[in-house]
Amino acid sequence: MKLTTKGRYAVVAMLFLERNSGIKPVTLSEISDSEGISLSYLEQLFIKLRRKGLIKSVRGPGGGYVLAKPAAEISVAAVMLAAGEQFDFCCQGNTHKDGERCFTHKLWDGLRNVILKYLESVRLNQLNDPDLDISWCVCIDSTDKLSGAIKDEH
Amino acid sequence: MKLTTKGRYAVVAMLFLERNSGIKPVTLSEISDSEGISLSYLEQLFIKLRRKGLIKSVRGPGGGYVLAKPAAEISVAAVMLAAGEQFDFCCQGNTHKDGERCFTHKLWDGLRNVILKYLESVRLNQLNDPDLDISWCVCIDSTDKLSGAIKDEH
DNA sequence: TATATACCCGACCATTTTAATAGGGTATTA
DNA sequence: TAATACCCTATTAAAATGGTCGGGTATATA
Repeated sequence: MKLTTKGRYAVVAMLFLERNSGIKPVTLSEISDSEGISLSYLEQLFIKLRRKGLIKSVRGPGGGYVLAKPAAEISVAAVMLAAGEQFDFCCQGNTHKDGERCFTHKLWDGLRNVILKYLESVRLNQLNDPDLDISWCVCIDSTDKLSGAIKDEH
Repeated sequence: MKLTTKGRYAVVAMLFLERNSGIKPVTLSEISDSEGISLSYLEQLFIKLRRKGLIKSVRGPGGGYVLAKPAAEISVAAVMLAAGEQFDFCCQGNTHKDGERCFTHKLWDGLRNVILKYLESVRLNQLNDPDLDISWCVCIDSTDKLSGAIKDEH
């Protein structure tokens, strides 16, 4: 069970954007230099983030990217899903034998819920605050469903 | 973010072991035939499970494997960790530039906690019960640490 | 004791996935 | 009008995974 760099780079880049949100938009070159992520790779990533409405682009000289909304309104889950990180654990691409029950289906489904709920509860502004403790998990019961935006991705 | 077959096969095989726990031990051939998992691959897997004390082997004709303890005492987390499934999301193999703070470290660490806590809360006997709802997550606060066995794996 | 059954073990290979590159564009503003 | 910066597709190299292969060793029954 591993994270792909897609999701990790997306979070790292978004955090950089927040920390450097000043007068000028942040260019991809700056992020590439600071975080050691390939420029072309960043470009591919930022297209997705922009299309999901998480960032805004400013073209022309002096242009770059800025967050589209306050960091407190952007969850880690939203960033990772926008980047294309997958969270499907059950029966990946495999079909079951005719009508056979999948004993583990509910397990993986529950796992996905738990993960997304946690990532949804953490916002970008929390990560740039070294003193904040985010090692906990919110309570979840079966009636406490995921938010619409995240559920739609499924 | 994906599961490897290691973890999934381990859970599937352990469940099969539980469902077919009768007079005779279960042979790997039976599991291989029923679940469509390569025999050699199962052998490699079961060595690990045995060494972690989750199953017991019976050699000779009529031999096979049985659960080493009641299914209610075996968590999914224990099975997956025994199988070698990894749960490290932070800085995988990458070192940071000198002394630089890792802003996302706590995030991935918290994610790991949440995942393991959930998998630890689900026991094998629950999975073979179709009516049980396991899509919830137990409450976790910072003082509620992981059990020793699982923590040691880290 | 012989032999069938079943577990044990290390090395190896093929496929898939991922991470990253390359290169050619288009829009915008100083 | 030229520099800057974003946009897009196709391709490739490396890593990880999933699985095979062949040769063992232990045990229990006949």
